[in-house]
Amino acid sequence: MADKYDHIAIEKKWQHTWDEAHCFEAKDDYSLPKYYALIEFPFPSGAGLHVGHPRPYTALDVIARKKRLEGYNVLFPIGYDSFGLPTENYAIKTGEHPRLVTERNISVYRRQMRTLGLSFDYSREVSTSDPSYYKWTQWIFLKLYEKGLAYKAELPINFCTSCKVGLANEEVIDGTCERCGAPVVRMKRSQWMLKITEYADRLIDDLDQVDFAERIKTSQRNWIGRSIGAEATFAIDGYPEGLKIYTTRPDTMFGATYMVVSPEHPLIDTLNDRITNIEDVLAYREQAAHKSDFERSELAKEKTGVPLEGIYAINPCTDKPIPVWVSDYVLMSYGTGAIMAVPAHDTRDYEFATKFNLPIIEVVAGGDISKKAYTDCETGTMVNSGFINGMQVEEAKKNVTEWLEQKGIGRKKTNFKLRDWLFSRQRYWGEPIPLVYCEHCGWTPIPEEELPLTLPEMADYKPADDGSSALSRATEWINTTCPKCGAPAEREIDTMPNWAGSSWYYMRYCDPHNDKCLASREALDYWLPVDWYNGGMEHTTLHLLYSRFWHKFLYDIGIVGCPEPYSKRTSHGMILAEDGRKMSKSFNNVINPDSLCESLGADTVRTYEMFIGAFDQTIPWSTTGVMGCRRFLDRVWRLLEMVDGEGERKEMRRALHACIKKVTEDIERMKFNTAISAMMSFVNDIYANGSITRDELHTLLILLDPFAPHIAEEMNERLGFKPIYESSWPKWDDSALVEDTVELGIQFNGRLRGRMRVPVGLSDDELERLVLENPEFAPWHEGKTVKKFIAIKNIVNVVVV
RNA sequence: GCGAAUGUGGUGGAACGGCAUACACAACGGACUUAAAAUCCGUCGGCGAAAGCUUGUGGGUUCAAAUCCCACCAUUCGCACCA
Repeated sequence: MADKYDHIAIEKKWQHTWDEAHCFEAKDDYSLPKYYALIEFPFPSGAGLHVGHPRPYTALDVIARKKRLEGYNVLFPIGYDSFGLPTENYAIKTGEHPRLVTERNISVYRRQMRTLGLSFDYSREVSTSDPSYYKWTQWIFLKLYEKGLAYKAELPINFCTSCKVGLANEEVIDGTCERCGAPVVRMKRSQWMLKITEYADRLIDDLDQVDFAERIKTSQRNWIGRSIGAEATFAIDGYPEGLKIYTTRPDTMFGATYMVVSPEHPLIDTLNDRITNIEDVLAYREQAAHKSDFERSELAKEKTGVPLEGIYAINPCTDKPIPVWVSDYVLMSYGTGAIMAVPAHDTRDYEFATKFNLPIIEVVAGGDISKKAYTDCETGTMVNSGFINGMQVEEAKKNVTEWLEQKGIGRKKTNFKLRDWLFSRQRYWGEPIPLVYCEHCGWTPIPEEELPLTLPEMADYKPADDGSSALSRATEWINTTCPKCGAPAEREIDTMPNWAGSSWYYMRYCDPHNDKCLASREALDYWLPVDWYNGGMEHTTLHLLYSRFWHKFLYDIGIVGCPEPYSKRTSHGMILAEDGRKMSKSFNNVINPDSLCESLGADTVRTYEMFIGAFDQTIPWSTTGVMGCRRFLDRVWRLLEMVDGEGERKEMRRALHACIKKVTEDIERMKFNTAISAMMSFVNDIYANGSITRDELHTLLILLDPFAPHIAEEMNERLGFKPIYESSWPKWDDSALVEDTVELGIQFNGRLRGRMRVPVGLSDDELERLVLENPEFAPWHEGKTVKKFIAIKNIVNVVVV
């Protein structure tokens, strides 16, 4: 008679046993087949884990545990993305050193993850704020700088009025700060930038080599936003270089009836004495400058603009003068900051032309331009277009582009929406940028031997009022000498963004204690690329893109041997609170895994997180649903009382092997919910049967182990087997799945009319005879002719007329 | 506006183009119990008198559609004047 299922004692016991046995540590034996499973390492916030975190963690834990049992040398590491604003803000409030806050938070996370029984290799933990780690983050930055991929630019940045920090475009949501929600304003500042745009083509093209979920590929492609078109220069009197524009539709150039420059365009300054209404123009520019990008697009419904009176451009196709306007619907930051407007075939140009009474000329036939712009013109015939009249759009594009090239006023051009990566943060709690500024030598890297450049100790972490970081007050730290000429020099006081440390952490896991290089080439060659990387959809255009960029750079300079870091990338759905809203402190609906592990057990939490629904779907939490999973594990536990005999019994063999197959295949397909339901069904079968043999139960327990490892190990031990972590994943026997009879659904004209059990392996003719001779089905075919007889899988369809 | 995803019982969800609703939750009934909990065993989508109809709506392809195609509606997420 088994005792009660005491999850607390059992879970504690096995977590301790696994620790002692070091059974989840990856081996440095590079001759073994390897498997690298990776989850996004957490930012150790003060709030600890909530039940959303364990979903992806458990999912890859399931993968990792199964792969180990299949004989792979598995690397399933964990670490902490431990630099970051919330910690710094907490430090500002309390005066406690961010390092101490971070250490405390990490120990909470570590305890919570151990409580969940996650089989991480804790011996390889990394933490991005650890100097022995960020030494190499700084080293990579120096390499980027050396290769000309890091540069300083004076440019308007998004500045959060509350966090007092510059933000990347990606971190601005609807004109507010992604983190705190405060308004973001534009501010000019000298900033470090990384030339991710140099890698734009490869970041798109190499998506073809990797197994990422299609939605992830699509949003990366859209984010990079490659478009192929042409540049062309329109002549303007008094402006010798001409007005250069970018267009994706060179074929429509005959329909360009006016031009628009963005308010910041330098043409306005150059031609200021020729523009007769220059005051109006400057007033418009002033007005536009006060709008944020957000306001500009918010007010998109109503187009505004001012003509540059006295200025005309010559349309090179028609040789006719066309007016030039200034409007903020044209952005300085994309293309050339100027456009040719083709109102007949562009909605924005059409609106503008209609409002200001500018001519509209149709150049692609097929629409009705008196009502609205005809934009559905990717194909069609050119009209009103001189030498390309009658051509199809594709041909016309090619012809006009070539014509521009011949005349020396244009060329084919690819543009991207992707901007360079704003890499400076005016913050204390980040990696110092290892450069000094010298009056004579300019920006100079510090020697590699001096890495890591550590953060100075401070008493107060508050940023200065001008927006620079607390480091601006660390005068002793700032003042140094130039590594090149020895003259007095100053350190950079900006730090790196959070995305820096997380861009390469998967490499460090391969060789985390190496103090000679970021990781040895052998370790990287063996472990990379990551076989399966799972993370949030919200990181698709930030972290995932940044880390692919850094990886490609490190590939180019010979640090890693593969061009892509991750072979497979999936994304999990969010877990919502029971009320269907996001879990949030402010809604007071956060569910903490600690209390659930206490009351129901980690195995129950894990099983429920995997059973809750399709892994990539957003799903609300259900308290009664969790209870159902506990009930399932209770039922499993009581199987101990039903053990009778050894071996596999014939009558259970089919159900057992079907279960092995289903669980094995479903885990691989990320169908964790149906893997669990298969085990539930099998347990139901056993209850109906009344007993289970010791060996059958052993097999079931191994299948259960990835999901509920503690209870599985405990029961397995009680049955007298060696630990599961030393066992192998079971294989199913296809022959066990074969039945000698099969029940068919019998349809007439596609409608189900009944069922019939027949021996397997009948020919269609024999089957047809059996069906038609069966009196049960006579009413459906009597007096009719059988036109067609189809028997596929478990269905027979008889077509009668 | 553009892009992506989703739409199946009271609920979460199953279903390589092949018997729609597996598995669970909730509900209900029974056994056990002095009683309750727990447990075990059962019942359980809707409409229709019935034949039947029914996977957001309407079309299409097919012997056969939740599944593929087209249009539409709804919800969610992302981007948003990208020329």
